[in-house]
Amino acid sequence: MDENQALAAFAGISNQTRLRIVRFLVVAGADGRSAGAIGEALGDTSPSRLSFHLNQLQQSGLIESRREGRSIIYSAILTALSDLVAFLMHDCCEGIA
Amino acid sequence: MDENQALAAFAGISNQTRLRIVRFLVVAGADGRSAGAIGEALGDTSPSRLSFHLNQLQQSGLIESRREGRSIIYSAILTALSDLVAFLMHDCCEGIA
DNA sequence: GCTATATTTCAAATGAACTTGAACTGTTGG
DNA sequence: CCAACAGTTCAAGTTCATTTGAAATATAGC
Repeated sequence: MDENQALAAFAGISNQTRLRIVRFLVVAGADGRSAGAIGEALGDTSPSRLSFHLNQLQQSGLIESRREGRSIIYSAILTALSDLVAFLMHDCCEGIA
Repeated sequence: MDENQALAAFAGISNQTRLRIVRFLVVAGADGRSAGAIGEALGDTSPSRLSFHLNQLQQSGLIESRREGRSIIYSAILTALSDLVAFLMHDCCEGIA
């Protein structure tokens, strides 16, 4: 993970809605959850707003999607998250933290 | 570390200039470095621009400052960084990553 | 006190991110 | 084929972040 990927990932989870999406998808596991299910879990959000944030997270490399019938299923990319933890520990914090 | 603190910290390091400042200060250690030294290390930055980012990082709880003569010395708050790593691993990623 | 150094603060301008609502695309079942 | 459902896309507006340059503050040494 290089600096740019780390910056994109940090920008991804520096927004409340997006951080909550990521947490929800991590809990959901490999099966993932449909956009609709994510919206329901988060509560107060419109379809287009949700779609915007899902797209942001996908751009930043933290989640991925697949179509399943009428739904689009999103899931967390766990390796990206573990790479981010590793970056924060080694490259950023010199293994001190 | 609660969600808001994590969000502030992620926003702090989601900017290239600020991520580099944090990395530089972590390497610098407990002694810290003056604003001037930080500006020199980063290269292309104006005093006011640097001051803006240093202030952002301070607001987000990742660095602290003290005056020493004419200089202001900044240093990384290592516990904040380790708390952030812990947040990413436990609260966000369920210890999976 | 005066001048130079180190840094911050402020206001204005720019640019990026986010929200909103309407229109659009793809998929299913009748 | 058509209606309903699940999501996305687009354009417009709003809000928030960042840069810029000038002016202000604090300290040190003469």
